[in-house]
Amino acid sequence: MARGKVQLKRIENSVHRQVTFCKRRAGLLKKAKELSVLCDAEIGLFIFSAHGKLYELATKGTMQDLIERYTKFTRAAHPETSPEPLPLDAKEESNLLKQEIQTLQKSIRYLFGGGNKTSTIDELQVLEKNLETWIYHIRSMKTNIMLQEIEALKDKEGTLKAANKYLHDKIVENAAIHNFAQFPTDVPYPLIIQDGTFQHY
Amino acid sequence: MARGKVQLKRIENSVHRQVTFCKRRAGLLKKAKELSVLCDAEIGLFIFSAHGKLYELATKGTMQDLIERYTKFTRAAHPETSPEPLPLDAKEESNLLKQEIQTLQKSIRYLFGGGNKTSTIDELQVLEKNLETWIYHIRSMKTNIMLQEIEALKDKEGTLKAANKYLHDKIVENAAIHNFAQFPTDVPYPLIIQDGTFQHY
DNA sequence: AACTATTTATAAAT
DNA sequence: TATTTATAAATAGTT
Repeated sequence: MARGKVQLKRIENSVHRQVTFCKRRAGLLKKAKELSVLCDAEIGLFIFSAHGKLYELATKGTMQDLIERYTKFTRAAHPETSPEPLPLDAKEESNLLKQEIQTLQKSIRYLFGGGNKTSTIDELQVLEKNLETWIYHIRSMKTNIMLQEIEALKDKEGTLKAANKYLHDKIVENAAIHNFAQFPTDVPYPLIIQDGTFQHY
Repeated sequence: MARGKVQLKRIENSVHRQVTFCKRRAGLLKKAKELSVLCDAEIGLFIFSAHGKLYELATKGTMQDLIERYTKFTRAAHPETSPEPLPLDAKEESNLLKQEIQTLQKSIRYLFGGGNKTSTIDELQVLEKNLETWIYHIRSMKTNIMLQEIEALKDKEGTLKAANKYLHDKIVENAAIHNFAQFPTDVPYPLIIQDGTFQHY
């Protein structure tokens, strides 16, 4: 930010890059801390340098605590993608599962009883997100079914039109042969229904 | 950084706080991305707002990948905590928990409409409506909790103001008796805090 | 949400 | 690597 605009691409000169890394890393950590203090936010930040060195900031508790909160949050937000058989170590896995159970139990309690006083805003946030996800899935399911139904109806329409034409032609033919009064050519109704197997979903 | 130096403490005015949060959050995320591009670093950053909303940035792969890398890194840095002797039945426990989760998920699915493989559009309609109702309840519950919190804070404010006035009066009284210089009458700070029992939900 | 007066961050120089 | 300096960028207060 000084004596030259910054180009948003990797700094090729390795000395410059290293210096900039130090300065900006310090700046970023400072900004993160400021944000957390000023606005009452909790922030987890970790930086791996190009050479694999780790710099980190956790504004509340330990980084592991924050990571847990993060994991809980995101995992709870995707109930349908949760079948994860990732090889976490057993302890970790056990904790995650316990958290999930608690969330699910809370959900059930909500659905049954309309509320219990020990819920935290976080948990409600998670639950709300879950519901939004589920509602989204249900809506797309509904849309799919409707699309299928529309296709089926179009098929049926085609069949009926063909049958109609066939019958109409046949009648005109007969009229000509038997010299009947002319058959009206503008009947707007299907005259037969070929089958009854179509089921309304 | 503008029209006024920043005090490094929580912004009390909630509107200011919210606005500042938005601006600085954006700034922080931008800076993080810049650092990662300019200096070839990998950065994981997540921010929980005071209301539990999550904002995140992972400059390479997913946040989970970065978290894994972080976890590995810190584990490696503390070799004494990593060969933690797990309870031997951890595996077993894990399986039990998984079963429990499946059961709970089934319950939820049942509550949500009895499994949706065979759902008709009508059933989905009902389900969707239910979800909307639930989400509505959850949102108002969230609001209630926040309102309660606000009430509690107002109470506390009242207590503090009363204490403040009492102390102030006492001091003025003393000044009169002992003929001290007049005590300034416009001290804007609470002088005592009665308790610390308020709990954040 | 847009503006602008300032502060803050920082690129380049030393 | 630290300090200085000129300038770019961020942003607090305002509209």
